[in-house]
Amino acid sequence: MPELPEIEVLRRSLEPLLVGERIAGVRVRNPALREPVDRRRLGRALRGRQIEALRRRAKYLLIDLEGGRTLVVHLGMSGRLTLEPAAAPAARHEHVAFRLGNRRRLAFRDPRRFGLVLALPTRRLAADPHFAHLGIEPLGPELTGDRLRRLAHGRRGPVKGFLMDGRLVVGVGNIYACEALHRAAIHPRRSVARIAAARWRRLAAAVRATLEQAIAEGGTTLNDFADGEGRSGYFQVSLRVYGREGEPCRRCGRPIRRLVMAGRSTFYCPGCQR
DNA sequence: CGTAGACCCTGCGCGC
DNA sequence: TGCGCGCAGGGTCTAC
Repeated sequence: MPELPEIEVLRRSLEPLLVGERIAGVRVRNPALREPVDRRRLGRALRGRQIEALRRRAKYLLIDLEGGRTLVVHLGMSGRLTLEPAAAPAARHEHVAFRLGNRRRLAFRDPRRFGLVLALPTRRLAADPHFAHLGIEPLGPELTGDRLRRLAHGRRGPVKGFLMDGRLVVGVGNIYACEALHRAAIHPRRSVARIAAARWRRLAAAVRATLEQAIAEGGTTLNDFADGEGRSGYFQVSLRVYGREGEPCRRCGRPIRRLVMAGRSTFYCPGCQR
C-alpha cells in the first residue's frame, strides 16, 4: 500500500466511513510489529471512544478520538487497513482489529510486520519520537525550490537519497522519488551539491505534481476500498520509469535503465535525466 | 556530521 | 512439481 499518496487516498476514503463511529473494542492477534503492540495500553486508550477526525503526517495515518487520544497507524511495506463486516473471518496476517459499533471492524493486516499501531495523547504527537524529527510535508506550502536548496546546503550525497530522507522531506518513497526525478529530468545520482536554483525549483514542482497526480489517480480505487477488497492502487498509476527497465522513455525514447542505490532499485532514463 | 549498509519479516515470481 | 534466489512500496540502527 504505502507511499504518501496511498496513505492520503486511504485517509480520504476512510474518513466519511469512520468519523462518528465508536471503537467498541480492540483485538490484537499478533503484537510483534515494528514495535511490540501494547495490548492493555491500546485497549485502554481506545475502547468506548468516538472517532472525531482522520489526519495524516508523513506516511502515518492519525485517527483522532474523543478525549484527546490518537490512534497512530503506519502500514510499513505490506500493511493494509480495511473495513470488514464484523462477522467476516480474519484474513491471514490480520494482526490487529478495531471493533466498531456498526457491525464492522477496522482490520490491520500486514504480512511483513514492518507496520506500526499505537495510541498517543493527541497533544503530545508532535513531540513524540516518531514525529519529532520528521521533515516538511511535500504537499504543503513549505515545499519550494528555495527550501530544498537550503535543506541541501552542506550535503553532498545523491539527490535520490536526499529526497527519500524523511528528516528533510517526508512521504517520498522509492517509487515516487524515481518518478519525480524523471519528471524533473534530473539524474538520481546527481549530487545535491551540484544542483542550482532553477533545478531545485523544477524538482520541487515535480515532487508536488507527481504526488498530486498519484492521489488523483488513486482516488479511482475508492470504491474498491469501500467494498472491502483493499486492493492496491499502484496498477492504476501511470508510472514513467519505475519498473520499466528496458522499455522506452515516454519523453525521449531511450530504454529505461535500472541501478541500485542504497540497496533500492532505481529507475531512470539515461537520455533525458542529467 | 553525513552517508552507506545491514537489518527487521513474509510472500511472490522466476529460472533451473 | 519443487526448490532456491532475488526482489518488494518503510524505517531505524550501526559503523565508517
